[in-house]
Amino acid sequence: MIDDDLVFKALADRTRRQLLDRLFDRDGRTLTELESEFAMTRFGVMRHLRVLEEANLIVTRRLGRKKLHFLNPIPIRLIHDRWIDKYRARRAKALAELKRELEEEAR
Amino acid sequence: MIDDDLVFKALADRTRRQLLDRLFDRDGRTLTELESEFAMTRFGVMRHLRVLEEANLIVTRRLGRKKLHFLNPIPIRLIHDRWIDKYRARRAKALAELKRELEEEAR
DNA sequence: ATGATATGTGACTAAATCATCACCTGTCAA
DNA sequence: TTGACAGGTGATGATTTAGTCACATATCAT
Repeated sequence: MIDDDLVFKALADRTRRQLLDRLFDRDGRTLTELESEFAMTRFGVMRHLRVLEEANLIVTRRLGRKKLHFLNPIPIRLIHDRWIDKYRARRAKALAELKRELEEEAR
Repeated sequence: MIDDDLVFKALADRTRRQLLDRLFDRDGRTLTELESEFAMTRFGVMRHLRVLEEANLIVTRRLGRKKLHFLNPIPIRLIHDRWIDKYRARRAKALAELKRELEEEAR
């Protein structure tokens, strides 16, 4: 079950978005591995991971004393579908790509 | 310019998401029109609209003493692109559709 | 077995956020 | 021109949230 409020509240924090970035880059990381990349205590990172898990943005699997974290793309897709219909999708995609190109050019 | 933090903070509030829903349903509404659909004071709704506008999730156009509000799909598209690559997009889309079908069936 | 490793919990403080209020400015229609 | 309408501002109180801490449990390697 996907709860709107949990998903969006989870995404509202910068640290949690960065955690998703890390997992997008490579899945299956442990808490300790993730924690080492942040200037925050382990407890802070753990709390954030828990919020992400409760929002179903990540799923976990235990492996011995380790806990592996994986990105779940479904809630993100649902956000997209909520406010972008088929017509808009094409236009939004084209504009987003244009935006990226312009920003690359500006460097 | 699109600021991550503004976008996600804007989306974190349920009222603001409902405002986007209204505009997704039909663009070009005025403040007064939107306000009448919420159990909140006009000031509250106005404040939320302002947050959405600052996050670039809506764009506005003045027409006399009226201010028309339009949905901007680009930030939503960028959220999608941030955590869903081409491979995942197909899978996430299929799963999201499956999820919707199952929920319809459950009725 | 035992020390090191990996993850987990409840309580506390500081900071951010929501909703409301009284009051203000600009535009329209007759 | 005048009254009604549409939108706008800054300050305030109540609620929520982020980050930290001391302390706890479970698993591994030797």
